Amino acid sequence: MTTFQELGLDPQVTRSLSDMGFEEATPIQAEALPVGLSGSDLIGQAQTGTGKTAAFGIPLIEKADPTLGGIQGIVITPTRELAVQVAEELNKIGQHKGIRTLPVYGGQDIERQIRSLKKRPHLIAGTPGRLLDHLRRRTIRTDHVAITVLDEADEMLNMGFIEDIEAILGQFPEERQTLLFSATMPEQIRRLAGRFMTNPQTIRVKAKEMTMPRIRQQFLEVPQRHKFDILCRLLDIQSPELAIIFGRTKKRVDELSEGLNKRGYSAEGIHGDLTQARRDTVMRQFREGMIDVLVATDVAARGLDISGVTHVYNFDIPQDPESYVHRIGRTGRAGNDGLAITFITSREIGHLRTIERLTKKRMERLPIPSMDAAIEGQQRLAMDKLNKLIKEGGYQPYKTLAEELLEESDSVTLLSAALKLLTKEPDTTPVRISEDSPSFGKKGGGRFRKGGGGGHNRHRSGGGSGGHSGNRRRQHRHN
DNA sequence: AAAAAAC
Repeated sequence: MTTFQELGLDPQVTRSLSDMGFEEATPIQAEALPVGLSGSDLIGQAQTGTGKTAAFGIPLIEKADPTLGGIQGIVITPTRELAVQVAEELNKIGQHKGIRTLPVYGGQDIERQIRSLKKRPHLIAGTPGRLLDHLRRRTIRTDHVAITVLDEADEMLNMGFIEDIEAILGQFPEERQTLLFSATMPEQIRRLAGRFMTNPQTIRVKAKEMTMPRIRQQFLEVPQRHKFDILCRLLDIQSPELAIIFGRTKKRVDELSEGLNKRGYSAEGIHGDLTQARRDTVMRQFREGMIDVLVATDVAARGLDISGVTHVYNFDIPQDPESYVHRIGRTGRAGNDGLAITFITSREIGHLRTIERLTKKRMERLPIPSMDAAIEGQQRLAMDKLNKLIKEGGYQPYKTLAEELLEESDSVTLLSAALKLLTKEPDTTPVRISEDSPSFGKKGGGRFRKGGGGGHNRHRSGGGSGGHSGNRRRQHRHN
């Protein structure tokens, strides 16, 4: 067991950590911190939710000099939300030492970002495209960059950022420290490490520690057209404090969040087609508990750390087993329990088994919840509300009225009526969720098509928008 | 086939 005290950190850093409630290092931190602090390059193989951000954040803050002007460290993340989150955590760790981190990402007014950059932050957390943009404009200078961090490197590879990453890393001084974090280590990541890192030390959180014993995993077999009603029943029965529902497409996420609102749940959707301002607002509202249910595409699957997420619902089973692991990892964090429930249609059972083989965990089959159970759940919730109010007080002004009521009716009658008022009746407002076209159980489903020739078509099949982004990428290579 | 990411 390593405490932060023992690491001999700057007392101001230790003080910030203790403000954040961090006293003891997590396994990955205990292994990564001595390496990171020594100045060596580091490859960390670890899932999210293991305290990874502090594992690279502490060396970043520790080594930064608050009196120096230039950017001293840069963290590259695959999604904008992750960049925001990393910057927030770095700002907390650097609070007392006076190290400021600026998040830099696309979709945000670049002029405003440039103005923020002029205020001389010490560290940057950003997404690849916008970082490159700033580097080209020379609004981020690299002369003083001493540490670079690649967060979720394998995900950046999957998203086709590898060339951007190489372009970014190529602009930094050679004399610098590089920390790379990745859940998996595909060949291309190894190559990247070989090219840009010097004698990196590899640390790995053991497989046993990588599984998530605190997350209970269940599944539910339900026809596509009934998914939404069943989801509502589950929400009524389980009344999650904070839940994330993952949908397969942006369209489904829109329809789901709209449908949930129609039925009286406080839900908001998030995906990559919303404006960045909207995305930022939704994330903030969810973090502050103003929204109970976040409906999301895989944009929210990775890395996001929202404390108190009690339930994850996979309204659609994720295509990629890895994505499954990331999605359910949004719950059961920081020593809390979590429940992850995956909806499958009958033909997706094979896909579910594939995921089980990979995670080496069986999922419990959940029976289809009945309408009665949903009603009972809501009644229990009403009772809980009442009991909570009794504990909290504040009902004193109603006592005269209560006595008045008791002259007319007996207490059981009155309480029953009050409970009925507090109970949310099952809402059957019709909601239609569009068909979810592709399927997994089917043979020849396209993932591993056999035989030559046909495979090449896949590059063209994306149609207009896919080809467009390909063009942009090609253009950029010529620059 | 979908999602993510620069204007």
